Amino acid sequence: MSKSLQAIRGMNDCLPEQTYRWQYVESVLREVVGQYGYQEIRTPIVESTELFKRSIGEVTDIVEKEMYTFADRNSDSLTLRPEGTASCVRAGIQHGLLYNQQQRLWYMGPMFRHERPQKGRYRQFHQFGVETFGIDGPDIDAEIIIMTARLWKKFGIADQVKLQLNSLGETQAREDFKQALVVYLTQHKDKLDEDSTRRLSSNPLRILDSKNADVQALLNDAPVLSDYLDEEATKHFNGLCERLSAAGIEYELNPRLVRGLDYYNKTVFEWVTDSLGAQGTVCAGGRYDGLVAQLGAKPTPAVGFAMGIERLVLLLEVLESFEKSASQAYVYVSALGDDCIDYAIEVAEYLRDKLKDKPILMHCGGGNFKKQLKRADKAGADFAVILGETEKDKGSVVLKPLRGQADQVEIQLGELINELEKFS
RNA sequence: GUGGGCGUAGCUCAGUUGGUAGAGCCCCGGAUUGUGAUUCCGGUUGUCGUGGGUUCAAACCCCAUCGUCCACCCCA
Repeated sequence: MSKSLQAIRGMNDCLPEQTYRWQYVESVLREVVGQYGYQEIRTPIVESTELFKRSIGEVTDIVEKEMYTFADRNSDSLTLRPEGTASCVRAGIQHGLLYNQQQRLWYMGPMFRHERPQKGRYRQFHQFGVETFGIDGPDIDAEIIIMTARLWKKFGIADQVKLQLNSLGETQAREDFKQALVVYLTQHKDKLDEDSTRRLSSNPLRILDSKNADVQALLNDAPVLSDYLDEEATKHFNGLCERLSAAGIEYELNPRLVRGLDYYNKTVFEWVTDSLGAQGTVCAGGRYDGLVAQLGAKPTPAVGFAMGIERLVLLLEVLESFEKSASQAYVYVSALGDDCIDYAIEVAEYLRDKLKDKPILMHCGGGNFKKQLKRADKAGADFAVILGETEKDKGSVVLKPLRGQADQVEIQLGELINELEKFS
């Protein structure tokens, strides 16, 4: 095999045996958000680099080292979208969707981040996301979380994912807390590992979700974010917790849950699993009331989430939750000899007219009946329709059941549908 | 960006202390010239990732490089 022609590292082909799983996942996602009255929005995969710098945050890893950024022919700086929220907000502002209105939107599609690939993490990956605008109470936070819970139930993985909740408060609270945290951690600098020491100046909040056990132990006596929340944020968060409890949604308060993107405030949540190795977050989101204003429009409350479709598919595979794939054919039409191919096509088209939702596979490429029936079997067909000169002359077909004990029968073409129905 | 594992047929993988490149699946043909799945017989798989080095001799040892997987990091 030639080594020079292969997919770009971290960007995967989705082959037929995999696409049916994706289609299933996508159809369930569409169905459930539809039940909640959410509408789809589709935005371009490429945006101006500026959009992501201003929304995600200049000093985040995503913007600093993971974006696919390139110069357009007129030397504008463009970027393959690393996430979906920024584009939604941009489109919403651009088309006046957010001005004094409520919106419940969803999107699905590829995102791009130049990371080292590993299980559940790819350079082109796919997210399904929901964004709501113009609703400020905890009701809507609860709604989208309840919606995700319905999804897990629908996928049969409700007991494999756990909800973690936290509130980041408003900017001021977070700044105050950040300062206190830095002061505390600086006092114990000798106990920090290399990564945490680096984050102390770049992104102190992320030290909270360090995987280092010593660092986690140190954090037990560190300042707690919830102590810094103002009254409004606390009330909002309590309201959310009450609504979730009332709805029977289990959650775990995780005061160390933070977000990698700068635009979040107040509510943040993650659905996590321990079945996927290092990439345990299947779905994550939160409130970002400041982003719309940050991108130049009137301040508009917003809350949303995104889930990684690869991770979801992986999780369903781990748990063997997928049904067997549908067979490629219901009826396989085989024809012996060039002279009856026209007749075979006529029969196949007739079947497609009558059986609208069943795949009818027409044998192409010649070969004897042995070979053709072999193909029929391999395609998983329930029936073979066998045609030769004899049948063509009589206007008949031979119907051979491939899955049961029944014998094949020769009948007129007009009786074929009735005959097939006897088996269903 | 850092670390570790793995690269042999289309796929899954064997390959002993360095001594002619193997199996199963798949595919093709036949037993059965108009009948699959089962059975039997026969057949094709190849830059051993790539480039160097050591050696009489390298899939095997050494170096480099690329790819891939997992983990760190990051995050959905």
